Amino acid sequence: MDVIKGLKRTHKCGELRETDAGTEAVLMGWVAKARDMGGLIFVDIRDRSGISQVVFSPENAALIEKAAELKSEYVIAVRGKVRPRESVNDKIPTGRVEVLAEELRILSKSDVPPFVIQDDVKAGEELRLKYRYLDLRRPVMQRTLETRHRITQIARGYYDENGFLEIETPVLCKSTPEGARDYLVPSRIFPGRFFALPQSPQLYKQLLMLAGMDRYFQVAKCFRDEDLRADRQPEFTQLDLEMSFVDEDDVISVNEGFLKRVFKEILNVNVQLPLPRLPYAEAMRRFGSDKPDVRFGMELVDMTDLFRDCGFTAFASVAEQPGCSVRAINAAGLAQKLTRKTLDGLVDFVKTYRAKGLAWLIVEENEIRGSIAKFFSPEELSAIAERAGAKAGDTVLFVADKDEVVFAALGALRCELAQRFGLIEPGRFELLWVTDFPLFEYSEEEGRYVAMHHPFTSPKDEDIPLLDTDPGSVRAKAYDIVLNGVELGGGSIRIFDSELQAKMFEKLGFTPEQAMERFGFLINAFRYGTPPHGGMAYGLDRMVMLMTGKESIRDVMAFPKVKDSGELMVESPGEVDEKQLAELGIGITRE
RNA sequence: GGCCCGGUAGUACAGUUGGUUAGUACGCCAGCCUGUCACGCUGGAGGUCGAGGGUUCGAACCCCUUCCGGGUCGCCA
Repeated sequence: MDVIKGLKRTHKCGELRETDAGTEAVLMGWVAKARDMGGLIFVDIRDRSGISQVVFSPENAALIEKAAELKSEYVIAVRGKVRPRESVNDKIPTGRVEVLAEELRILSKSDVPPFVIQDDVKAGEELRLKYRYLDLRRPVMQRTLETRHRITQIARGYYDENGFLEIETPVLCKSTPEGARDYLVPSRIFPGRFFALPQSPQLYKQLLMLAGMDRYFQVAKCFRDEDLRADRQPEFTQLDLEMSFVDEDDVISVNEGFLKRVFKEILNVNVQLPLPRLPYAEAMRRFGSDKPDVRFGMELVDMTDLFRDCGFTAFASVAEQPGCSVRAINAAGLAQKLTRKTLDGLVDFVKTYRAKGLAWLIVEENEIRGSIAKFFSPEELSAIAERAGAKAGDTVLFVADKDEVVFAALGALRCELAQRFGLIEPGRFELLWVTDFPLFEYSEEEGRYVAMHHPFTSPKDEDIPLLDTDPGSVRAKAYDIVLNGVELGGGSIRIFDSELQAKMFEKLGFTPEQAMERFGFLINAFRYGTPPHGGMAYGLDRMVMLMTGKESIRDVMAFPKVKDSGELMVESPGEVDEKQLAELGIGITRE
């Protein structure tokens, strides 16, 4: 193996251009490809910046003999003269020049890699994750992480310009009872007691506002011990911020400025401000979702009144019950594509959202037919089609159930149809705020109201009187930013009045003692002069995923975890010695 | 925790109403080749068909169990 001593890299592999012709260059990188023509040898050398072609000519016998040894992923240094190519390759930016090698050093050899390192990799994700350091050599992965870096740098710059201080908050925190499961961390000093990893820096950032920091920003690692999804990891990153002396509009406005900048700089997309705002109730009513994808139509239509006292008892009985409804979406122009087999598949699809079934009516020129047509007169069918806005060639899809089931099923169904039948224009970005979230949601499991956002979220000023009379209808000063049907982030104005906070804990079913035990430090802090404050946090991983067009959050994280929350490369989590456990005062019960 | 999908050379896949020697491509190895850039040509090696059990004269294929990965519902204040 050769040494690097005496050689200095002059260019990155992706940098050489025609204007460099005639100069001497020293490149260092990985062998992406070696093409031995029998006399000439071409070697593509790769680093993060790109690829250059190096040519070895047979005039130098010792050199070409050495070049013939090169294999994929060897790390080499090449010194030579830049010259124009005899035949250019316009597929790569460096394709008009090559380096005629005068010196070759093999800095590191490589075993045959388990998969070929190229963008259209054939390897499955499991293998890629096991050899993540090789996977990350692929240009597309390097570009993605570069974009991720640029987004965080834009955020840092933007919030800095707007008076935010980047302040770190602890990773070893205290377990909070509400919300997701915590990752717990034992401590040798305190046997039987545990730190918790933060689900978010929520309480600390509020305390920073109390501390007079005025505006705070952080690229914060967060942890939730819950099951994974394509867009959810147990360990993820938030762009987290908090502001003092503000109300909802102030937080929204400063963040719209950030979104405008990041979309312009990363994607050259011009975001029109102000962004649309959709109250939660309207989002649910029209899209069946609190994170609506507004890139396509098929909005939900309420048909409950049309089905009261109708001949179809399954719908009629639902239409009678409070909190239940019959709603539909009009799959405009899809009647041809929605074959009986496809519709049967969609029935199974809505059942995953606990809907009991899916009914349909197919509108034709002279007839309306379908699974429930026989229960209605032609006049009734016309009225239904008219309400749905359906014309010939459309299929109307119905779900009748509790509102939450109807919304979930139809909300998911419209997205499914849009995706399956290509109704979404590629490259389109639709940002909007969803506002006026309910302050509470009723938990069947716990038999009480729980905070929809978190227990420090402020109710709307005008809804405060409802706290005692009708807590379910109290709206919160909470807002989510939604991009293409994905929750990109969210936040709220916080309660800064200790009496209101006490009332909030009471409504959530905490005794004053319990509240004090869990959040005493915050309650106490509030006694010493609290500025009105609020903020929000973005899921950085999701933001990068959407802006780079990736399907999975794993593709924008350097070292993601897999379904069961382990990591394939280092094989974490791992077992620990009995001695370590003993020090922590922990015993493991094994089945 | 539930449901669905997948696991076959290094890699990606094909394979079967259960039947002789499990194929293809890329990669790898060897030889030839002085302008390639998805180089080309010739030849070659490489498989516990995820694991265990069962049914059968016979299992990659059918059944059961289990492991691994993915999607999703629950869950994710």
